[in-house]
Amino acid sequence: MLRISKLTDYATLILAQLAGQPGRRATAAQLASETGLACPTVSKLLKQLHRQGLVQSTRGLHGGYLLGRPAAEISAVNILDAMEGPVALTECASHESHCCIEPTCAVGRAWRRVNLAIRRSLQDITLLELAGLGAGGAAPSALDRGFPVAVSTITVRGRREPL
Amino acid sequence: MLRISKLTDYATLILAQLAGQPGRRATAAQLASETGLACPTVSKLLKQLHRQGLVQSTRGLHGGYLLGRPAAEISAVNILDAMEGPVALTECASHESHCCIEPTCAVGRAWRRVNLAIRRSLQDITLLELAGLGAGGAAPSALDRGFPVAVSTITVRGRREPL
DNA sequence: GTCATATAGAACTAAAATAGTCCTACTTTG
DNA sequence: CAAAGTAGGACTATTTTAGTTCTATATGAC
Repeated sequence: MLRISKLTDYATLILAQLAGQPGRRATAAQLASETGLACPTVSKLLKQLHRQGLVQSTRGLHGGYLLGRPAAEISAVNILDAMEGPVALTECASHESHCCIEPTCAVGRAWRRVNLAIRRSLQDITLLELAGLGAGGAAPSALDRGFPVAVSTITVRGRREPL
Repeated sequence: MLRISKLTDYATLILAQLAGQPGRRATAAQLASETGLACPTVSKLLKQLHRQGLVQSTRGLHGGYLLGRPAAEISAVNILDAMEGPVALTECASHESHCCIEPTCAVGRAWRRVNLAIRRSLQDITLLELAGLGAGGAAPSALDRGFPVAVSTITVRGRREPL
């Protein structure tokens, strides 16, 4: 129902891979083979992650990529933002006439609140957890407190979520 | 960063409109003109909402649509699910070899948890609130407790979210 | 009974976003 | 200076999404 793009999912995979071997400098090709993704794709993603500051890069011979900061300090929001951009304000801002009928804008305001709630959830999830390396000792993230067990439906375009 | 499709947004608009005039039977054409959306589109959406049980319909002369149940009993998840489907399990279920490398699945599990957290947030938001008709008396929904004020970034494809 | 006014449902078309590839330039080290 | 890397942009193909149209069905008024 709410989707994360395939590329964002791939990016998470790559970051998780890097998180698993901290300090090691990996090339795009290595990460591609380790994750099973196509090399050009991995390369493209790493470039973008670099631009967004999530990974460090070294050029030239023996170059490669490194996590930009400890996995514990990278949250799901960071990844989402890096890959999909803060997107943000669209037409509504300029064409007031088109969307600012009373109920419409109320709806808009409400969605915004929904969004904040979601961001909040995502801020609590670190790459460490995403990578399945969660520090057992730390307090379980807010997410672990008993939810109503609804069927999961985030779908990463095409590939994931067995159920 | 997380997107809701335009049609889902439209659907919310339509439902909000219906919520604003409870008991009145509105035709697709009326709702179209009230919301400013194209008539065929509104019609299509209403059909789907009907199939999903969110609106009641009456055919024939003087027919039209009515909210399926009180606005207070329709949540954002209901709307999302109705419009975008529970989507759910994709390739990963069948092609285990492709996505069940260790870290991959860990990532999958984590996303699933994220998703549950999001659903939980959405369950608390009723159509009443989305329509801006929120009962002032009731306890403010979980969403109203002071969030870190991050920039909002749910984008309803193209049209909305001024900021 | 039949005509006007509605919804129901499916098929089709068009547009836009996503995903994926490729090519050229720049950097570093042996 | 050659080999092994990353940087970045342009381009193509695919998939989703959005939107329209057409046919069938139901209801009530005359």
